[in-house]
Amino acid sequence: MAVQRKMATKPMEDHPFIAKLNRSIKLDDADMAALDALLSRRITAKKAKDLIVEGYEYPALHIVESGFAIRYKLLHNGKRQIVNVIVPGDIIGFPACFYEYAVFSVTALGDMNLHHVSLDSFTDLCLSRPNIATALVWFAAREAAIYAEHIIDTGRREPLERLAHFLLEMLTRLQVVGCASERSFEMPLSQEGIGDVVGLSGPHVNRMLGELKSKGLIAVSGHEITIVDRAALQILGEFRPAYLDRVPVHGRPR
Amino acid sequence: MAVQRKMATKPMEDHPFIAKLNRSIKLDDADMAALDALLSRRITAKKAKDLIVEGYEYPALHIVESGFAIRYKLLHNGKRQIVNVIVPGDIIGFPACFYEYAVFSVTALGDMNLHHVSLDSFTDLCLSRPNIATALVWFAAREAAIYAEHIIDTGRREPLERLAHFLLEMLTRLQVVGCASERSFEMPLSQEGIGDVVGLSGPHVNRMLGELKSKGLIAVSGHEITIVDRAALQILGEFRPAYLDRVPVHGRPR
DNA sequence: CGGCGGCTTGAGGTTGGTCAAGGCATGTGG
DNA sequence: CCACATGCCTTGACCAACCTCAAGCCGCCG
Repeated sequence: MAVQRKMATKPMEDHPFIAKLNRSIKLDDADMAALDALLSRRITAKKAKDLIVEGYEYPALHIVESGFAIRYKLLHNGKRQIVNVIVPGDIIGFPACFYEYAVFSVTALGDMNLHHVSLDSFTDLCLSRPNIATALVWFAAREAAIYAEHIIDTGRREPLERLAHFLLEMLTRLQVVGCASERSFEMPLSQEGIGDVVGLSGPHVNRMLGELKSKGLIAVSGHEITIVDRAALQILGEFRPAYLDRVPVHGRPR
Repeated sequence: MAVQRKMATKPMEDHPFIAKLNRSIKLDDADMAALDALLSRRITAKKAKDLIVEGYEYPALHIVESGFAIRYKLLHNGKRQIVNVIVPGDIIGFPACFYEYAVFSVTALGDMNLHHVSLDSFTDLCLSRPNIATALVWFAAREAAIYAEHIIDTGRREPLERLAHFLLEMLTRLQVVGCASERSFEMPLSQEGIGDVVGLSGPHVNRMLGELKSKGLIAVSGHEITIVDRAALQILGEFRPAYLDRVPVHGRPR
């Protein structure tokens, strides 16, 4: 049995965060070494664990290797709004760590594998590897685009359209990180959770899902959701995958 | 009369974009020189000019020196959702320029002064001035936080709370760039426009504004909005200015 | 002076939230 | 191995909130 380097059971390129970077810029050996150092502290979180709770200070980031989480806020009227579903390759604690206290909470939807990254070492990475910093600017811009689509969902789309858009967004994002097949994926949220994403009540999500099923657009078995008629769903939800799967190619890599 | 350098009528530090950077990192002479070069191409846009229209390609950015604009999307049902109000110091064309075609439209609300920045020169800046690139990652994260609050607004807050939150956000953002006094500011949007931000109809915005007035929380004269009872408004809208005025101070500058 | 955009107000109708009850699956402890 | 509890899905009835449509008004600008 050969002695294995830490984390060497799988090649680093398989890590969803590295894979994401790899898709938008060319990583050289120095980049890889810096990333290897960055990802040295691995931790795990069990289902329903609160990773970030609003109001506290978090001077560190967590990069997701596997598992899902939600970023959300609880309002004084008892309602909850989920701002984002966090998937492998995403960074948790961004922007919480910049502020004196977190403005959103994050909790794990299932068991997770994470990397602990101190803000200092993250900043060091940005300063010493400008191409990675530039890629991170790109990622942040894409994150903003996802958020913007979410604003449109909750603000102006009809309930049925919202669901259609949300389901397609989940499918596409999960496919990018290899957590979904061609037409189906495992929904990590309950129907009430979906409601907290798209701004509807649990029962209404149920009715709308039923309508999508009866129209033959999707099929549901347990938490497995299958997109039966993707074209029709895309039209219904006005979904353009461009903002998700397009890798920024202009400008650089040079 | 001394010979003046281009743009030297006002010191560069007064430029809202530079001022924003200056507040979060220490800019040295090389930084300033790079920024001076970046901001060399000035252009203007008249009221109602479309700066970006959805579906077209935009391989350039525009940095706002003065004036306001909205980033929005038109849906097939005829509704419009405004995703963001763009103020001086903001960057337009982000993330439009990364993709093959823009996913949102941007139009000027009034006359504007802008700087044209090609994507290449922007990328060059990021690669050659890593501290600026790092600050831009921070800005992008703060932008994401603003968007996230907007999701909460449209998704789960009551109409009255939405308005309260939106008005306070506008006041705070405008104060940061010196476009608002202690308690009041000029609203650049019509009531229907406000509705397109917060996801309400024009008439309902009118009714809710009336309610805020009758409760003695705000006062309106023309487009001038005055926050009469800031504390009560903050409670009503659950507004925490932290995500806007806090400058990231952790990590670096070192 | 005339037109237009935006504010204001009202009436009516639909949508979607709330509340409540029942069913089903899963997991747990005796 | 069964009894029970729990969480989630499902469905229905009711009701309020908010949208739509519409009309009148004001102020501004040409």
